[in-house]
Amino acid sequence: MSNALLEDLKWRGLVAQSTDIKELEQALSKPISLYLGVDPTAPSMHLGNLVVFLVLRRFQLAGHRPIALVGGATGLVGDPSGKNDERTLNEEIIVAEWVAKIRKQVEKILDFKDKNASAVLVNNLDWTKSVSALELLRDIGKHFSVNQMLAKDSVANRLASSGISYTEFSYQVLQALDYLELYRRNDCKLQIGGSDQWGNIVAGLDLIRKVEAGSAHALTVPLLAKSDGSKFGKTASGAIWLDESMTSAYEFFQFWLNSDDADMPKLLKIFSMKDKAEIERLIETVNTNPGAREAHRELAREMTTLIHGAEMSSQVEDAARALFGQGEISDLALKTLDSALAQLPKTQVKKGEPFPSWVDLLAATGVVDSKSAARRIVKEGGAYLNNKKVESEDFTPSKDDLLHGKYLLLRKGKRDLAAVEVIS
RNA sequence: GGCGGGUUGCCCGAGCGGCCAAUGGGAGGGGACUGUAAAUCCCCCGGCUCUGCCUUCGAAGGUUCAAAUCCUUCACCCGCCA
Repeated sequence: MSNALLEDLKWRGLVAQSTDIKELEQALSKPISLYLGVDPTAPSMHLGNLVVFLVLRRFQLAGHRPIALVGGATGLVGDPSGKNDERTLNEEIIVAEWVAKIRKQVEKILDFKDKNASAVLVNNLDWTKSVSALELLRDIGKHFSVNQMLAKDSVANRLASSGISYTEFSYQVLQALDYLELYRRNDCKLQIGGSDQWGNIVAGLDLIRKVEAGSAHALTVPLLAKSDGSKFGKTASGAIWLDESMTSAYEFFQFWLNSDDADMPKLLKIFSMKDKAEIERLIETVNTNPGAREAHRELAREMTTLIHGAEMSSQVEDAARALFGQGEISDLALKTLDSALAQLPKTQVKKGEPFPSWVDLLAATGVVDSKSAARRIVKEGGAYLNNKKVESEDFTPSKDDLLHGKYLLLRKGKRDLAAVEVIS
């Protein structure tokens, strides 16, 4: 017996570990409820989180009911998995804010209106906050063997290095409690997560077996690495976030467009909801006509549309096309320029006031970190004004340089753009 | 508790009184080549009011004309012995 969904997930390289695969196939032969948790450790999710949430979405599209758990409680404690050091705890209010933001992001990824398998969103703080320390110790703690807890990779690694606090040590108990809770109230039979979550998920399975004599399943998704082995989803400036204020829609689109060719097969399989045949066709285009970057573009569109909406997606694509176009930048219509530059980091200069120097402008827009860096980049011939190289350090733009009397387009290197806007 | 070793720039890691903003590697950035890719080659890589000045070598004091380098105290880590 096989299952189309599982087959597809395997083909995409999205299965790391699972409990008995035959039983899982069996269970998935009819619609089930499954859950995925994310802890609010930042104001936004990033691409790493997205991967697993897209797997949840794939389950939903296959007719299963997804439960997205935001860890308002576990986020207060800190998961030791994959962490070398104890984390500093965040304030409750902060975590609550992050929960709200992440909630909004989850709503973009899952369908909450699906008639048959509408998604559910829960916060583990709801059932955790009222549990007293004594209840936890007597009712839940009794089912945990410290020996087993110590043997978990996440704990063992920490014991071997920097040590672990009782707080983080207890994390797996809380996550296990979540699974039990969802098993009871939502008949949740499967938990998915990143492969670093295996230990925590299994802790939940054990608890369910002991308390409810029930059987549930686990499935983990591999943690991603790029083709060169480096960590995926990061750029020099840091992680790629889903929150527009942290990673602009423009940057988000560009991330996909600039991905390494060698990573495209992997990226398409992991992120795209397109079917196997279409993905294979796109991979083929990378081999036959890499310069066209059709696969990059398709994926950039699909992802940007998912996270930032169709309108924004085409807007940033148009912006990129205009800014990287072959034509004279000064030939662009004001309207095109307006919307294109809206996507870029910007600095403003008051009308009538003298322009800051070239170096000051570069630094002010943030394309370089400091004036020293600005000077360096100018000296190296990597600074451009309106797509023309400017190599003189003591150059100061004038109003003759303004595009439509309003903008300056600054560029560092090949693709790092920023704008200066004259305001009245 | 005793003895010994360590803490250096984004990371790893040299330096062990002046020639040190500090060798080397990685990451990162610019240029060339290309496709807003990869690989390769060249260059750069603390900040500033930039032929000079300022801030950095776990923290705070001290010795000295001069300290990342010596001394004292403190903090943390790692070995060996209890």
